[in-house]
Amino acid sequence: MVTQPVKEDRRQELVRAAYNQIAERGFEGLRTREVAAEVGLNIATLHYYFPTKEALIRGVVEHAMGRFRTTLAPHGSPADQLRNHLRAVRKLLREEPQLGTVLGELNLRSARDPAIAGIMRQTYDGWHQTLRGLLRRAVKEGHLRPDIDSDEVAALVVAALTAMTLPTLSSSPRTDQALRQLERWLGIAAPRQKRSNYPSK
Amino acid sequence: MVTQPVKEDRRQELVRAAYNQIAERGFEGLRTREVAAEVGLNIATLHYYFPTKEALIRGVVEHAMGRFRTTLAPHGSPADQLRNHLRAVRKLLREEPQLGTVLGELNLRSARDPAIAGIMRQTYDGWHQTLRGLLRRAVKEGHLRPDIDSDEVAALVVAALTAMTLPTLSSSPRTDQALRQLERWLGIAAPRQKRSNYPSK
Amino acid sequence: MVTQPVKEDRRQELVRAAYNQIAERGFEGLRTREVAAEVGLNIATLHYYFPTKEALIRGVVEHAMGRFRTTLAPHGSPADQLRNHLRAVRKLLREEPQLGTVLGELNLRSARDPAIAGIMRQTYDGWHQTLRGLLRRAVKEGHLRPDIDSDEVAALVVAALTAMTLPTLSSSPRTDQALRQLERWLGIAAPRQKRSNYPSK
Amino acid sequence: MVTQPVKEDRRQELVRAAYNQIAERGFEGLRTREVAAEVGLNIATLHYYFPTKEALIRGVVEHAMGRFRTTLAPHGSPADQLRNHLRAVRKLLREEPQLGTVLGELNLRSARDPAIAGIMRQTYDGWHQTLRGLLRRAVKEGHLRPDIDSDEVAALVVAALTAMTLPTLSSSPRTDQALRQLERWLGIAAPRQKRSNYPSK
DNA sequence: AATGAATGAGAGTTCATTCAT
DNA sequence: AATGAATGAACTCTCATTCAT
Repeated sequence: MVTQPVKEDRRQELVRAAYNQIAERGFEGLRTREVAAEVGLNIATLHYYFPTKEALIRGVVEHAMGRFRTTLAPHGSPADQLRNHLRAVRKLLREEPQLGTVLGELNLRSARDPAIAGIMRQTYDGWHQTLRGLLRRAVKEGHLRPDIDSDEVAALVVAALTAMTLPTLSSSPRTDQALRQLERWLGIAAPRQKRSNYPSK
Repeated sequence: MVTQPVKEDRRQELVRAAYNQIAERGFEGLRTREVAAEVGLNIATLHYYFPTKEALIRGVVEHAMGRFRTTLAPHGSPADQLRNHLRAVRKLLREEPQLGTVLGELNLRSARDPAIAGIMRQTYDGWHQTLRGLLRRAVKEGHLRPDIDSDEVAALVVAALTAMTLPTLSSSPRTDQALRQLERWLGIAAPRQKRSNYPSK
Repeated sequence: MVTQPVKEDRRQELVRAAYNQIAERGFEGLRTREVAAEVGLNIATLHYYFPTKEALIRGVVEHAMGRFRTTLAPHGSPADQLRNHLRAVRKLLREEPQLGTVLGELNLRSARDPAIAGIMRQTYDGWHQTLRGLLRRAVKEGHLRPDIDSDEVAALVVAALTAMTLPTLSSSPRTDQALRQLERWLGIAAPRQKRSNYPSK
Repeated sequence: MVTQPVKEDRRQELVRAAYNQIAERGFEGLRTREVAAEVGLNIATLHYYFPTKEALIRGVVEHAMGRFRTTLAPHGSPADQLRNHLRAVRKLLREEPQLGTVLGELNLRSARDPAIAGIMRQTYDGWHQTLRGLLRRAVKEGHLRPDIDSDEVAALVVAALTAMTLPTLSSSPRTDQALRQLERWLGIAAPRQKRSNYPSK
């Protein structure tokens, strides 16, 4: 009853250390020895908790997707939820920049690793569907322009948020601009200065 | 007249082989021996052309950015150019899926490699500015809604197209959906189904 | 009580194996794989004890200088000590011919490797000073001719003994002759043949 | 009639370049490519003149021994010749420090390379015999103390001069001291200041 | 007489993994 | 639950040598 949690802690420590390593050096630079050292353990001990490097990576995948899912907890009206979601994602990525990198790495790795691909597709699918649902309800409740194809817009939102993940884009101020434009089009932008709401064509 | 091209050919062959390897296995799985073998050369010969692995990678970066730049060649009205550009990018990524992967890999690597970061930022900056210019002119010529902030929209386009790069997104039909939505918002969507509702120039 | 020595043993084994390799094939022919094999270890294990080849070499330098220092342990009158020292060196080099070669190799390498140069200069300086001290005291006690410049003679002794190190000289009987002549000039020669013409103390 | 000398020139250039390389980096660091480059030639061309690296090294051995032999050209009385010889060697080694290093390297290499060993032994034998001859005649003519064993003294001179070769010793002022002491013992020291000639025992 | 291109054989080093303790 | 020691396999890079031109 005490050992189990302790063991879980060690595992979590290792996963988190690996997560940080991937963020810092990519999969290319992920070294089990480094991970173990960061936790203050011998490599042999790492292998006690995770039989192979791959097992450790799977742990990281789940950890990363978990971090990400937190932004989807919904409260308020659909339009509010949408706005809040976009904000939550931006905030999360700003406050924990490693997450973006790791997500990018996982994204690329999923092309070669079906296990990762599965987990990620699942998460992205869930995300897409949640967004689509929000959009539909927002339209139905009159908070959003009716000419919107909720499926396509959901896809666009996912794409835009995902792109924020990549270093070249995320390090420039443009990503924020892109999201602002998106919000404006959707009509959920928080009123800034005197910039008018969109006048539909 | 023959010698120069021959040498250039070998170098190009090696770069292309490396490019393919990166697309297939990522930087993580890039092996100089494999690259050389794919061209039918000994590793020592690879090192004859590229003193180090890094030098080879720099060759790949330039090659990849070069492929990418081809989509920016402009003809016609700004609106046409925009439409054509989006299409060209989609087509390129569809026909040469490796490019997306390599771009993604480079993107991530640029976080750790200033040399790559420099080249990529330059390319992306150029891209962004070209788009912004097109948008501005399209607005001025009345082909686009005037309420558009060309800077923000350019950023959104770049983000959306870039996201297409990532396996998880690019392998789903959603990316196309996202771009379609974008075109529709911009008012440059090509006729869908019954050549319906967009005002062609 | 057992673990520490065991580790030290492995390191020592590796150093000694490297020492032998250098004696046999010179730095030119020193191969870490060979060294490891001679101890019955995998190369990776060698790198477990010595991170780099250079680290191993530093180990060899210290080992060699250590062997050499043993000849400087002094007992008896200064004249006796001098005589014994010359003899000890000759004996050591005769019984462990590798030492001469390794010393020669280190000597040459010290021209390119400041770390080695430092260690060797230190040892040689100590040697020179010890000899000078012995000579001075021997003169003062009347065992040696008073017209001797102890500094210069010490230098000559060091030079002569060092030259014994080099294969071309050490393999001929001349080196012994040279030292005998030196002893005779100093007046510390041991009785040759019919216990003849030197004035014992 | 023109080609031969030209060819000889190229060969000499290569030998001299190799000689310098050995002096700078030792056999350990001798690279044929570097040698060729220093002469402004392609490696393939080096192999046109010297089929193998070993052949080039043999060229260096002969070159080095040649440089060395120049000090043995004798004029004047035996005592003068001796004095001049010692001086010539010191001067040569001071003015062309590479020679010492190369000699040292060759000395060590001769332990593993019979071909080199042969050439060197020959040269050293000649040297020893020349010195012995000079010493004998000097004694006979009354210029040297009669209690000298010319064989042993010759050996000592050779040893002392050879030791000058080694970096650790040659870089200190002691080597000169050693030779001065030797000259004083022999009684061929040039009168310096008011230092008396040796008072024989 | 000279070279560009190519290579086989290795060099030192790295790393995930194993195992006795 | 933890570790020191050990390893196989692989990696990038080097170098003397060859050969067609």
